[in-house]
Amino acid sequence: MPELPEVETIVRALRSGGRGGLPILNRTVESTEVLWSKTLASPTLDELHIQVRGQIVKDVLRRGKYIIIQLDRGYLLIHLRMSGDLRVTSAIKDTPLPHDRFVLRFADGIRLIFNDARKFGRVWFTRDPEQILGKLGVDPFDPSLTAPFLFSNLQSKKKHIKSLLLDQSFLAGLGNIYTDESLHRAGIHPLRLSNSLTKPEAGRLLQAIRDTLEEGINRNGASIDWVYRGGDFQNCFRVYQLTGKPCPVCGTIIERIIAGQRGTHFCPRCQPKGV
DNA sequence: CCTGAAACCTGTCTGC
DNA sequence: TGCAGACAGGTTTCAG
Repeated sequence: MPELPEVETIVRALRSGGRGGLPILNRTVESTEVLWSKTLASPTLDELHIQVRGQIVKDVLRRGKYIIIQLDRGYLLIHLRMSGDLRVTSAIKDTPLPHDRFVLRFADGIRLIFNDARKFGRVWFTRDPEQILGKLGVDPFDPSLTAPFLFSNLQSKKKHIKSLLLDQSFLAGLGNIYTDESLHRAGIHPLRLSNSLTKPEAGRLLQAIRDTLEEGINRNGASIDWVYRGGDFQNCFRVYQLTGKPCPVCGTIIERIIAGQRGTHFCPRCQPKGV
């Protein structure tokens, strides 16, 4: 499901409410429950219990697609992967759902519940988050990511641009939807080699990525299928899952190819293959 | 260093 | 109706 805008939407809801949920800031952890053992990546269940009990939620942050729940002494990290979602339930209205995998129960009875149909999502508790987050590349909104910096990074690699943008160690936060949408907005073919992009193209790409993500965040993410609800960015797609439909810019029929094992949508006219 | 395939999983949709 | 196959917002690991 979730790429940067969906994760950002969830993080904001955990900080200050939204999506029909309650904020979790300043609540005290009482206990944890693991309903699918693989969901807890580390430490062990016993160790987790000992470590987090009594700790207070100090902040909720995002890095790439990771949700960071900052406690007094340590961090809970959550990655939603393909089908994960988080909800906060009050003590009264607390109906368990199919696919609930992990529960953080607070002293006041409120629960943070991790639901994940496909079981790919993971939760970590660690004192040193960099151990897990350190491999991530720069965040798209990081001011240190300038057009010249992106250009030189693109030059240093020789990969299909679509695959490179999906590589979280290169840039942290883009997934399949926002990559396709950003490349269309920038007018760049998904199979162009990264080191073939010109300086102006790198500048356009950076702007397109930021504009696309910002629009996604403003619309609370994209709701597709049964997995994620609440956003409406799906109504603004230009190419994603629009195979056979006309490009909103030029009317050419949108094509679908496979790039880096992922379904990839583009306009052959707005995004020519030739340099 | 790069690509492609497979693995981890379940749910939904399409076509026969 | 039933069933097989394709496909899905992600990441890691391994072979070539």
